[in-house]
Amino acid sequence: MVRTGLFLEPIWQEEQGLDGLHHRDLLFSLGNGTACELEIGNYRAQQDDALWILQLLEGPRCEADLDECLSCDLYPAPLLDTNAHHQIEHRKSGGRGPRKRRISPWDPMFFGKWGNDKYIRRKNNSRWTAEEVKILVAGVSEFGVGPWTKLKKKYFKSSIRTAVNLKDKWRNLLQSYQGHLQKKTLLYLDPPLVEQIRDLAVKHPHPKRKYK
DNA sequence: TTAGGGTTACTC
DNA sequence: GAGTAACCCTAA
Repeated sequence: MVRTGLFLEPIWQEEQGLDGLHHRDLLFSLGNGTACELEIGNYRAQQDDALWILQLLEGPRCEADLDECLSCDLYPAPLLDTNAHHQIEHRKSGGRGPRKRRISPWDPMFFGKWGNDKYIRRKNNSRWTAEEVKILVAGVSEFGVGPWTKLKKKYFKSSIRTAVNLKDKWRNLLQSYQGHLQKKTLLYLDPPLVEQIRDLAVKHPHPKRKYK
């Protein structure tokens, strides 16, 4: 993830819109002769992106080298490549490697040299370890299936795993281990742990379909 | 915030 | 191509 020559320089701009209301726009220069505009407000899905940029700009570095930001801990979540340990030799077959996601036009990357590429790497791409599964199982034992946010706060507080990740992983575990038919799984789990998953699957059956 | 369908990258 | 696993998307 190496990109050079991109600098973010914040320029706040107050403007009166056609609706008579004042809008606060944020422009930032990319240092390569181009400028991007980021309107604050009237966005939803891209809020994380906007917050990231704002945090960047209002942090200690008003003019920040993007490369440096991407490679340091200034804001680790959305852009760092956390896939490194995914490529270790112990990796088994199946599963996924680096994955891509649609790039948001709000994302500064959109204006970079990947501008023509609609995709960039996804956030985590990190495979679950047996140890993580063990912790997840412990969490489900305590909280049951559903309160993933509580589980996240208690057991995965400093982890990259989100509540949704936990939910998805549990669903995958059930798909792999529910019932007595042993499917081919790519992550080896100790038999007692597998038994525990099966017990919990019985104790906390997966909720019924929400729709359809 | 959560459930569940969908998508995608990967291995066999 | 099938199966797996991680992540995305969105209704509720």
